[in-house]
Amino acid sequence: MIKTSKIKNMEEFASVSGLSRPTVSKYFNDAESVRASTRTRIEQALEEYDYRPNIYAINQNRKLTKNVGILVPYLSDPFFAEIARNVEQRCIDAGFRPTLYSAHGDPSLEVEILDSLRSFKPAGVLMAPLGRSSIRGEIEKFCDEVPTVLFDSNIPDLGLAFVGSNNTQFSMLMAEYLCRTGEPPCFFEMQTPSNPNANKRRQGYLDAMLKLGHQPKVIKAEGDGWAFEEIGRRGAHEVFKSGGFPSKTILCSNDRLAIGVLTACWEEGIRVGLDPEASIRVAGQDDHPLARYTCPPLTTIAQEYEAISSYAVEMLTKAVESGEKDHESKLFEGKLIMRDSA
Amino acid sequence: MIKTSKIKNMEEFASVSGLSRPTVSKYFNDAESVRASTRTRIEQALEEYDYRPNIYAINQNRKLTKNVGILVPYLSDPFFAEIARNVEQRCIDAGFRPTLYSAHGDPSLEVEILDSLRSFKPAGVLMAPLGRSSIRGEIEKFCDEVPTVLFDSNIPDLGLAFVGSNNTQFSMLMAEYLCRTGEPPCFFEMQTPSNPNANKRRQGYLDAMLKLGHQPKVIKAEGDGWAFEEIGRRGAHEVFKSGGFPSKTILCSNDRLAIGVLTACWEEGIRVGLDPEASIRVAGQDDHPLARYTCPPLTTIAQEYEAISSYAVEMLTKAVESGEKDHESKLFEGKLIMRDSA
DNA sequence: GTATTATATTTACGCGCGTAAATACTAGAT
DNA sequence: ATCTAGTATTTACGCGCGTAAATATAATAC
Repeated sequence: MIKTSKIKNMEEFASVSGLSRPTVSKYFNDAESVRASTRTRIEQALEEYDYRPNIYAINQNRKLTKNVGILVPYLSDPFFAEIARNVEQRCIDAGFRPTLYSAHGDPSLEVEILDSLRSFKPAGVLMAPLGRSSIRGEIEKFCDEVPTVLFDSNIPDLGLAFVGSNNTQFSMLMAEYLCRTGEPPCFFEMQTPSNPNANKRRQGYLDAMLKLGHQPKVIKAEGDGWAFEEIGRRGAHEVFKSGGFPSKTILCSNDRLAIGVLTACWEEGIRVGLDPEASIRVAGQDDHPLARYTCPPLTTIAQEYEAISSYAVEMLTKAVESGEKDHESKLFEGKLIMRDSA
Repeated sequence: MIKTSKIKNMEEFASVSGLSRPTVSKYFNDAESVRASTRTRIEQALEEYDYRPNIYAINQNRKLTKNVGILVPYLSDPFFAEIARNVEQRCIDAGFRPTLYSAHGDPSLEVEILDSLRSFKPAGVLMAPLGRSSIRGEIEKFCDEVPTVLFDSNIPDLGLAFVGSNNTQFSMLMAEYLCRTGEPPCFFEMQTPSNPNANKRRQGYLDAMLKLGHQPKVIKAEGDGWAFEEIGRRGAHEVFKSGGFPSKTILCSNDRLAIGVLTACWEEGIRVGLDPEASIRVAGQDDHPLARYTCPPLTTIAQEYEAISSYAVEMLTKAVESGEKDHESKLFEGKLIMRDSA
């Protein structure tokens, strides 16, 4: 006789479980706030009658919802898909109701999402901004209205906190490794990077080269947007056409660019990797989910997905609960992932 | 003087725009339903006072919300990320408010999402079920309660409609191409495919081989879950260890498996592709966003992303508006994408 | 047994909006 | 100016719940 009659509101449910509505309401807001005997009565009734409080009525009346918005710049990028998955899970664990949004690489869409996020009345928002192309003013306004933690890509002094990677360290680490094991690398990046992390990475490369006494060489691929692989591929072809890379070692600004470079190398008939026949080494940064499966598998720097996600959610939870607004910034170091490409 | 004072509800907004609340309410439900002069008055007031109706109050009172749920099995798979992006956009164009969910490959999470989707009171749901591991009973119950269109992966007779690809045709098309241009292929798939499309594809392969008078050979890689690349890679290594593939041509059940096979080939020192030095051809199916960038670029069958998305949303819109419940099924053909791997 | 707490209940109000019915108004046509 | 149809307003109720205050009841202590 499970789920006999349909319960349509809390009033009805309270009466079938032999309690008053306010008591039931207390239970749903915090199951621990009612007596144990009451709790079991409600839970028994729940199994029998299948009732769920109307979230719209709840959210209308609560001063603070349990909603959390998660906004990433480009969900079709497996890197962001992965980190979003992590963040989402942490939010659920923390008792929130996360909703996922992607700006699909479009700054105006990003602003639109922020706007619809406002009417969503979230307790907080976790946002990886588009970066360079983000419309700072709009985001700033949003951060003033809604508790927001930025991750992955920073916008200085915005939001409650920023949690991301130490991108300078990423490139330094990789550059040092590459210098130690072969010809010092040149640096390959997009001409107009879509994201400030790229600048940090270039700087890390420059610093490392300076420190090690090598001449840095930065090569820029034309194009903007989020089709990194294609930009990397085309850019590499351009370079090959005009005399080739200035070094046998190419440190790419990110894995997706590196994937494009690998494709270009294949198309040029150039072997990549560590074995004697190979004439070029290629390295990336991010530990893209597919970096393990490129040919050759891509040497890269791994981001601390889990650490970043959990720290970001922790920051948000703390801020939401305490109401504090002091800006904090946390950077995680990357780990070198040695594979066959470099 | 823009956005002077904060408006907190429709009552206030109505008074500052010199209208009554019901009139303003009509406007927000359908801007065309009020006189042009009234419309412009409201819109002027909107620019000046920045007010947005409370979505929770709206959804509580409307019998039917404008919400649409989009549920995919695994968002970190760029294929699903792409199709989700498409579907999302179509929903917005159709005037809905889509929300994206991923089951992350976990059947119990899928059921949980359906459950939370219920309290979301969506006008409709677009769902790509997990497939094999989906809990049919739960999904069936859900489809009875909420207008649901299935896509990508079918569950017979469930939901308002199914929109997907003709997977049998996919494999037939590819098998025929491969037979025409070289040694007839063997078929490489997962032992326990996570999705019924795999069975259709195997059947298509078998049909094509039979039709062309060749002996079909199916090879199965151990493992389940959603780490297709790793399963493909490991499986291929196993095959190489035990004597190699029965054909120089390998038709993989999907692109992600193929990517793993390419990696294994690289690791074994086996050259893949069309050029004379290569000893093996590899083909995939799906036209994964990164298939163009593998080494060699992967020959595959392209799914009609846009067509599937727009048709699915169209089906849902029609069903929501008309209230009809006749089950319909629509399959799109795939197109051969010739690249260098086969 | 009574006093002391902790928890339930009752009562009552409010949230912001949809919506329906009756009425008042407006614009364009006669 | 008068009529008519299309709009706008007024009025009133309901949605399902949060929440606060006062009161009643149950659990625990003595």
